[in-house]
Amino acid sequence: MTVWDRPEPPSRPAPLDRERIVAAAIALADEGGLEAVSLRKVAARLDAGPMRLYGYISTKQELFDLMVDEVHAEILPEEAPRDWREALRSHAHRTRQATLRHQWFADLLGGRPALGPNALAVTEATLAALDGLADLDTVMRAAETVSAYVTGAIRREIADLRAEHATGLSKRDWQRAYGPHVSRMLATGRFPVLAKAVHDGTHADAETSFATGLDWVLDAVAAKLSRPSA
Amino acid sequence: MTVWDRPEPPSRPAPLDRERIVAAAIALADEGGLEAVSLRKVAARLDAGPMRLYGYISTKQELFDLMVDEVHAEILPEEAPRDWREALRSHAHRTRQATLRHQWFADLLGGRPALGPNALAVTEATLAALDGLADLDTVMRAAETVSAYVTGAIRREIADLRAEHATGLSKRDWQRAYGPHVSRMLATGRFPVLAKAVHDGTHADAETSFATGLDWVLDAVAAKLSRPSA
DNA sequence: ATTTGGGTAAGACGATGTATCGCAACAGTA
DNA sequence: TACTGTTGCGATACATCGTCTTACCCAAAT
Repeated sequence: MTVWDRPEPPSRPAPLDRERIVAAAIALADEGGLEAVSLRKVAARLDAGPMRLYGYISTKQELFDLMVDEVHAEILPEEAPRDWREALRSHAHRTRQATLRHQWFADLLGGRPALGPNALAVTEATLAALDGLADLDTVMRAAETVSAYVTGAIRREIADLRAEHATGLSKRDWQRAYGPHVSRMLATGRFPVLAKAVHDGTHADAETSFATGLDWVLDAVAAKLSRPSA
Repeated sequence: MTVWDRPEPPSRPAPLDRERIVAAAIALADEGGLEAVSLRKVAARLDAGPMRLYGYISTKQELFDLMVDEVHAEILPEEAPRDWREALRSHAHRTRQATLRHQWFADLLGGRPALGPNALAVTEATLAALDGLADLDTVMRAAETVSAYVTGAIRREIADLRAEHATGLSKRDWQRAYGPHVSRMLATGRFPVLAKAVHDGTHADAETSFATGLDWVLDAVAAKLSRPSA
């Protein structure tokens, strides 16, 4: 094999930065879930050795933090909302949409304080929408209450979605497909109300359920905002 | 070392059942968090080889499911509540208390559908408290909305609590202790409302915040229950 | 031309979840 | 009592992981 056959060695290893690392990690997570993200695989996708990443992050957890903040960039509103309610509602829906695109995000959601620049910007936008409408404590409570609902609702939706998907893409026959287990438990008669609910319930689509619950919570917030001292 | 010094070998390996396995796993998790739970360590605590566990569970995830259901046993109400509101409220507080005792529970909360017997019993109790107060759809929405709030609020509380604890048991000087990072970000002036909130906010204790947000959500539910068709 | 230093790759280490394999002790039968 | 079949357990093995340590290579500085 002559020199001519051999390619020149790359003058420099491909340049690297956090942006590219995070992008690679997110791509892996989108394809195979959080557990598909290993430092080795992220590095491999960038034609680098695993240890190279430690120049940019010092722990895998930090990589997750960066991924979370990157998703917050997608959540960030692009235009000023008409009013506080519209601001909170659209923030909630953007969070949900982003999570549906990056389902692994649900595993991290609420797991640790989000202090990255994009996450702070999202919080800022929310607080700004509420600023001046009530005393500070009420505003904070409002933001946190809505945020808690959003976190919990999205987590459940993703959990259910995965459960459905795990039974082999069964469309809507949750009760029967989700294992004989639930059916058997319900048949014991120990959970009469639950059984009735599963049997008679109209299984509204996830988006509607989310939006309805959100509206309820927003109603509650509205009630408190109108009388600030309550 | 004579024969007399050596104990007789156990005639039979110590008996095992899921209850003991789950108890050992929970003990490990209580001490060192979820990541301290490995099948090897659980087995070691029961004087067994790791593979022995596979007779009782077929995957680590199943062990987590059992642990989750065991916590639901602690959440299960012991006495009939006075009214639906008291039922939901005390359920929420019991969930919070159980999570404070088993902080790893926050990591699993809402992560996958809880279908164990105790979890189903908890759901049944909740639905029973609401049964008949509105049409089924409204009742379901009420239960799910409150549950979502509880999940999200508890997750955030635990996340904050860990962050505090990680800075070296700092009492209340979150802003300064939680790294110069936040202070620096706030000092940029890009987050004026947030900065004001952090600076001026009265940091109410976690239980009060939880209870207040919960009351708001319960108010919203009450409003919908009174006019079932809304 | 020589040295120095930062950053990278290679290898190693201990730990993990789980599959496979072989044995040892019991139950039942002759 | 001797034998055999079965069941369940332990030991071992394997691939993978996050991270540490070590040694090198290449470029800039002297």
